[in-house]
Amino acid sequence: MSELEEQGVPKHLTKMSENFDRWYTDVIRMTEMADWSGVRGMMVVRPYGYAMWELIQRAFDDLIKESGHENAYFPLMIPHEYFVKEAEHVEGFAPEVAWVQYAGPKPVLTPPTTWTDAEKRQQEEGWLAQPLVIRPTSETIIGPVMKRYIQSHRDLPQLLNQWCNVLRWEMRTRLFLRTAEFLWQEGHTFHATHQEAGEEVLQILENYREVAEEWLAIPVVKGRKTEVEKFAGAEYTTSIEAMMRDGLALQAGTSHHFGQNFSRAYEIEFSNRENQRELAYTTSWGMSTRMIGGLVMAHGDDSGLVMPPRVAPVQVAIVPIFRDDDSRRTVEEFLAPLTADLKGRVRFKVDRRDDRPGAKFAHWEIRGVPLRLEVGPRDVEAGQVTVVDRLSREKTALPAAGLAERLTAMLEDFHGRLYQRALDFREQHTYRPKSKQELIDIYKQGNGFSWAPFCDRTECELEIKAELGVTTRNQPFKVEGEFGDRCIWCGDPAKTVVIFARSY
RNA sequence: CGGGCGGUAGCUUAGCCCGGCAAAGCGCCUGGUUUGGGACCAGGAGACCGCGAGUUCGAAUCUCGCCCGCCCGACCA
Repeated sequence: MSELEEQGVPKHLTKMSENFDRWYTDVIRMTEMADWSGVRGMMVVRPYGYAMWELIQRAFDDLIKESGHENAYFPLMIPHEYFVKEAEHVEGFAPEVAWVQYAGPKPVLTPPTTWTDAEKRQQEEGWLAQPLVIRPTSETIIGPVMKRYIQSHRDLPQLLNQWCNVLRWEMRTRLFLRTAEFLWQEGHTFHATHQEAGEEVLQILENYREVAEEWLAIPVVKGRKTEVEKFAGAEYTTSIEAMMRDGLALQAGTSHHFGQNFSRAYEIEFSNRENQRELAYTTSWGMSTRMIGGLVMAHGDDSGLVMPPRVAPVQVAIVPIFRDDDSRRTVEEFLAPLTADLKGRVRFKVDRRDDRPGAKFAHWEIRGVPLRLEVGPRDVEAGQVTVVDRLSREKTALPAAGLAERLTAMLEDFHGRLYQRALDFREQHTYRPKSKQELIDIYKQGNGFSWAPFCDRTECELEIKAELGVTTRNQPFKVEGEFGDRCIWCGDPAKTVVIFARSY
């Protein structure tokens, strides 16, 4: 028996070390987080996965409410006329938008084969004179609407957010990471000055960092995107970037400064203090269910998920162990006051399913539940419970008295160790190549982050992408140590330091 | 969107070349024995063979079209 098998590696889960992509898909489906739906590129988020999303939502929602943001809701469909107004934005999103061009009045019972003929279209009832776009993001509907509500500098700032779904017609899809439809939040804010909008962008980015690091235990790098990687229509884009356990980067949240680009296109004007008409300064920012994919890939191991406690739907799984009705009753009686005490303090589940303990252990292990409590006759006799840690796999006995406090502390500690492990992993896979050849060698052999000086020229960046399959992730705000003053690729004077990596 | 591969019971697949009773393991249900790391025995249910056309006396099997998924390349939260 190998070491891994002794530790209870799931029977049908592909090992992470053997095939990371396969492992990822296996884990998500075996843990019942999500599944494909039969609709191309669109997934079903199952209760265990959705519970994670709800916890992430709550964490972020609380943060932005604290700074005065309010939730609202805007339509799923955007009139074509609105959508096309900001040229750069349209160009960026056009390839992946879906259109609605037909609606009623006749029920569609058979595929409309004749509609391929453009001339016939116009004659048939139901073809929309003004086609609708299904939102890939909502700038182009929120702009024209907000224009009506913004007249004076007294109407600013407007700090809006909406939780919704969006649609992007993706060709290569993967559960949570890239699906045609996904859930996210999109914030849209309107300001009287360029500087205030800039502060907003950074504040939200800091909120994203907090969600990633303090809730999901995923260390991230905050920074600014290059011209090539920025959001279509933005003046600049900032992001948080995380490293997955295969060394690839994942963009986990973005925050954009639009300057006056969108307010110019949508005529969002206000009268300033000097009673002059001025265009508003706007921002937008988003974080999606992709975060859940990041959580899986940042912390998982050969045995499945490892859940960060603060967003774990189940933090403690309790497995009662008994031989017969008598010992069952004894264990339940022992458990009753304990679970009463735990209620409201930790998210726990007593697994009373009619199954063997070993099967239950495996069940909760692959789901990444941080702590597992085994409570059997031996424990009852000793007035204790046995707790097993998902990360270290250590088994320890805890006295029944003061259990809630003890578990709460262990969950906090678990979060810290998980974060540290992810951070250590990132450090071990972060490089500082000194030459073009070194950079090439890194990605010939493997993956990871490479910090390097860069000229910030589009041609140069595209060349690197074409030759190495590596893109710039961002230009970190905090750069430690010395870097050369020449671009690592072309040798021209460097303008910035960037992180290069392959990415999801 | 191009190149390659696949879709047969809830899941994983065999059968397909060479057309002729749809099969196995896991899972599920019932009963029994078990229960501190994925149990065992016995019985049972479960399939429009991805969808649609065609060839044929006969199609899971051959042909064409479509849909869905996976892998590899061009675009992306």
